[in-house]
Amino acid sequence: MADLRFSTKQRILGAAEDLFARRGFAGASLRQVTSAAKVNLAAVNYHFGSKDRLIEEVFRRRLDELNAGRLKALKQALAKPEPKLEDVLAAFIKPALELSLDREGGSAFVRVLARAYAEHNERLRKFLSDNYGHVLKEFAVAFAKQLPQLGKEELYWRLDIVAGALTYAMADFGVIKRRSGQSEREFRERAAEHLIRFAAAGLRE
Amino acid sequence: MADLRFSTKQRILGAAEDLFARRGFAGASLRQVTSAAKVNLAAVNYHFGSKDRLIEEVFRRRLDELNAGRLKALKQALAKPEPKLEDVLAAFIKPALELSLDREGGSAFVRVLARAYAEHNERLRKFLSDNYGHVLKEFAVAFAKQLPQLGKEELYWRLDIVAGALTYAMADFGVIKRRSGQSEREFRERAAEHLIRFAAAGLRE
DNA sequence: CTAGACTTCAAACGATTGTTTGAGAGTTTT
DNA sequence: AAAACTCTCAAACAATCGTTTGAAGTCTAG
Repeated sequence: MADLRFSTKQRILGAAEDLFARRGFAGASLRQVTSAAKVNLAAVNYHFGSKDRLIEEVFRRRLDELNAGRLKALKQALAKPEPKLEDVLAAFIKPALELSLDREGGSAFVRVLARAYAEHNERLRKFLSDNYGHVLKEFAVAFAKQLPQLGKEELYWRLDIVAGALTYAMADFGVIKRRSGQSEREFRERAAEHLIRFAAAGLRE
Repeated sequence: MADLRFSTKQRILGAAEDLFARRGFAGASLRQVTSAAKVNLAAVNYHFGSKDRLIEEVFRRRLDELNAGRLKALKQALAKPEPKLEDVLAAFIKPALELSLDREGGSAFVRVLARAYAEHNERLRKFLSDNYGHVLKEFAVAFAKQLPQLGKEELYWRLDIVAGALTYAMADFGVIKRRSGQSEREFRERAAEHLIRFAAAGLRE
């Protein structure tokens, strides 16, 4: 950790991501973060303004890419002649699963995401909904088309639960080591299959 | 909150449960807890010794009953002529779901549980494994019998993921309001069915 | 080379944290 | 009625929290 080739800002983000994953947002202090990042304590407030804004930047750094990947995958899935529920789910899951299996901080971030879900933090929820709400909305539309038997309200809370359960599951995937003799690619593909089947069962009537 | 008919100890436990659910273990201070419970600040250390031990008692109060219910349900399920995977899952899920739909603090506790899963807290994990590990072990044996195609290692991490995802999902159920015209009992039964199908998909090969 | 902007630094700010103290009230036991 | 025990209380403890300050350092543009 705290690779000195990176800039102060990046080192702070990396250390914060790791510590937020391990101890939570309230549980990880700025002194622990700056110490792990090998930067001065005041650097956080200089570069980010406050701890809350640092938290937001930790999310933004990964979510911009993650949600772009999800939208691209969704577009491709919907371009198929007869897209299935499983295709929409794959578009949602695979980019996140890739992140969770990344060794360069991505796996820590997925655990941060899981925490955010569990936290139900008002300020954070608003930030996420403001910045990435449109992605969830596009997915919701696609899901609604696949699950016409569900009412709007019912669909929404089911998606919320499924997204939460998936996030939690993926947070754990980063920790799990694959079976020996199984390639990283194989492992990822099979994990994605499981999660998709898992989620489909939760969504279908 | 803080019903003065209850003892100091019970009021502290109730307030702590609620605040831990809403702000996390690190996020909720003892002053917030004692203030909500309408007791003196020093009462926590007098009755529980420390904040960590208070956290443990919050768990113990609910988990003793929850896990006893799970064990009893498991025994009944295994007494059937040909128990299925779904029966074992039901024994695990239904007592917890009942707790999550309870209005008297039970729903707050399930959210506390979800936090504990997301936290990955070492001290807490040890406490839970020390006190309730035997319950999970009995379920693991039952699951292993239902899923002989899975290796021991693979079964274990799958159970971990499924338990986590279920815990998260149930934490959300406490918040969801049932459809109008649907009785509490109906709602619970259908929710349990969904979760069981959901979990079965994650476990089966 | 120097002026000015950007970044880092040690030190301190007031507020809040978990915990301890010792006095006092209330209850039970002797 | 005295002694012993249980519980509550306000006050204080050192430690740590997020944040701010102003000086020192580093870099770049003129």
